[in-house]
Amino acid sequence: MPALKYSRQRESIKRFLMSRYDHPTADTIYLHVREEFPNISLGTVYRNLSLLTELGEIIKITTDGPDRFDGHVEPHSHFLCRKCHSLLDVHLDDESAIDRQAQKNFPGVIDGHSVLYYGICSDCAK
Amino acid sequence: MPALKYSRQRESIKRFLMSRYDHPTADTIYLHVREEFPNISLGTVYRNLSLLTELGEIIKITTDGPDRFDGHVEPHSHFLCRKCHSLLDVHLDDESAIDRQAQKNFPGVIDGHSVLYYGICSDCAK
DNA sequence: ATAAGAAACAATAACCATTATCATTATTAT
DNA sequence: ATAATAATGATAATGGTTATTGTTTCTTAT
Repeated sequence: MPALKYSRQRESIKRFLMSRYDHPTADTIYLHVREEFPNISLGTVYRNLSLLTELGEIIKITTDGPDRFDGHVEPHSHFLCRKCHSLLDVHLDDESAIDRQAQKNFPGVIDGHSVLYYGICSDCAK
Repeated sequence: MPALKYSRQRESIKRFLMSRYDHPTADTIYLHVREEFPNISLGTVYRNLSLLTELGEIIKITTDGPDRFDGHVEPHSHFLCRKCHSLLDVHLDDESAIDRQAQKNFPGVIDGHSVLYYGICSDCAK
């Protein structure tokens, strides 16, 4: 594996993700970072998102549509609104309780999970 | 919505999915159904998988790679082995407990979830 | 401060899974 | 049996993502 070098573009992507709680797509990130780096390419955005994900500095959320990214890595879950498709954070009292529960009936070793909840968000429920 | 008409191809796809517990991809399904219908096209497989999913007769499982399909619709969860990438069933004692737990800290309405557990399956653990 | 080596870049082509189009065939209602 | 219409097979198109290439920028050692 190559030694990691600093890059302003990667820094900017990370900073943007950390400032947000709406889990933007690669495209949204691209459009934003472009304001600071007008000739950054979409490929660079994807490359750095993969890199940051591998490093564990961000989280990739795989949904039905395009992947979405989260700059906050503390264990938590997500909720997708069936109406407006916004992706929101859900904080469980005990994130790992889920794993222990499932482990009871499963012969292999469970070391993690990703949950996506569905429903109607409070804004749409009005 | 158009009135549904019977099709032998759709029937065959459904039958195949119900006979299996390994959650095949569209491509695997295509390769199998082809034995019965040598000139079925991949488009037909995809079209019917979408249709069956909308009808609630099968479940589409969105993962990192290609979508996978499950002919068994009783509520249950899935496990993806980090080593061999096989996708296995996990049966929780109470599937909806997860929703109630999350609902406690969430302002919107949660009406469902999809969980994907990660770890090492019993075969790979040996 | 400069030069060498390596990593990151921008641009763009390639890839893969999935969806759309369209002329033909199968199913269903009359 | 006929007409209406949905499903099919073949294939083109799309969208998201990854790979390639040549160039630039960063780091480190001189």
